[in-house]
Amino acid sequence: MGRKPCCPKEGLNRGAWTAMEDDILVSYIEKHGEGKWGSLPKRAGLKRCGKSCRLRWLNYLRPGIKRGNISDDEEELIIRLHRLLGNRWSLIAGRLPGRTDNEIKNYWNTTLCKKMRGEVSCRSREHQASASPKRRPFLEPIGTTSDAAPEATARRQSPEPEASPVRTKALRCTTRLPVVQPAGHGCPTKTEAGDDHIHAEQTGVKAAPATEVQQEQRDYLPEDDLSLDLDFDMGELGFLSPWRGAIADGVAPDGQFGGGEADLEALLLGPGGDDDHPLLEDMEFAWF
DNA sequence: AATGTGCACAACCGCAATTTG
DNA sequence: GCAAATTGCGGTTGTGCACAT
Repeated sequence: MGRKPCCPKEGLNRGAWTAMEDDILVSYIEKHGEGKWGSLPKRAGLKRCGKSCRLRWLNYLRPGIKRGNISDDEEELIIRLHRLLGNRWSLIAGRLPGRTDNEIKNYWNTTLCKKMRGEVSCRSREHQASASPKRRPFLEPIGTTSDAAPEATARRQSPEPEASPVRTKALRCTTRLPVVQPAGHGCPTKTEAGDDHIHAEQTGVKAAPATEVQQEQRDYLPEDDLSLDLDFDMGELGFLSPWRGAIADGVAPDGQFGGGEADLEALLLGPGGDDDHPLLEDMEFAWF
């Protein structure tokens, strides 16, 4: 009974990777490319689980990984994206070139969590509720509660109404959005001036294909371009039927959609997220 | 100097989604 | 259409380091 382990545990190395293991993995991937993680350890001669190899490569060895020194701009973007997306670390990481979901998750849990809670340590808070003096429970992501069973906290489907990041699965949508920063905030984007509209690509739905120019913009973004390049599932955002076709065309039904962050937040948060947002007035939402 | 405590981060685990045969 | 395999993700844990006592 029970779940089959992804790989046999016996005879496998665990814990920290050695430099030699790293070398083996890197040289193997450089030679044969990524993928086939299940059989990679055997073919490469590593005594590691395939998942472990994949994780090591993606989070540490992959070229272009930035480590440490998260800039103010990046930090701000993480905070804003987390507000919008919740603990969708891979999505957030996708907007931060060179950063991994694991790093952002760790950074959030250790550093930003404190800031967001007014310098009260997440772990201290957890300690109050935990029998273990050392191990903290986890931070409560926006839209989750801490009193539920652990298995229930994973992939929670009904977030709290307040600032709830929406999650489900449905249509896939790749959308580029310029981040329109309030005055005084960092993170300028090359598209913000005169290009304050949404570029949308959708697959799986009737959608206007990206123009060549738009595709070119996607392909040649500089490394430090921190503009939002949303790549999310429409239904995951609790997408709203009145908007579907309009988003594909890059405009709201009334032609007002600006692609600005406020509009994006209104879109993401939906009813109750920003009741005062003009785009939400008289809008009838349908969840699917 | 020894010990305790908190923090940061790498790594692991289990589940769900996706792909493949 | 189905089952198995693979991949991806988010939550959780283990461990080493820094600092305080």
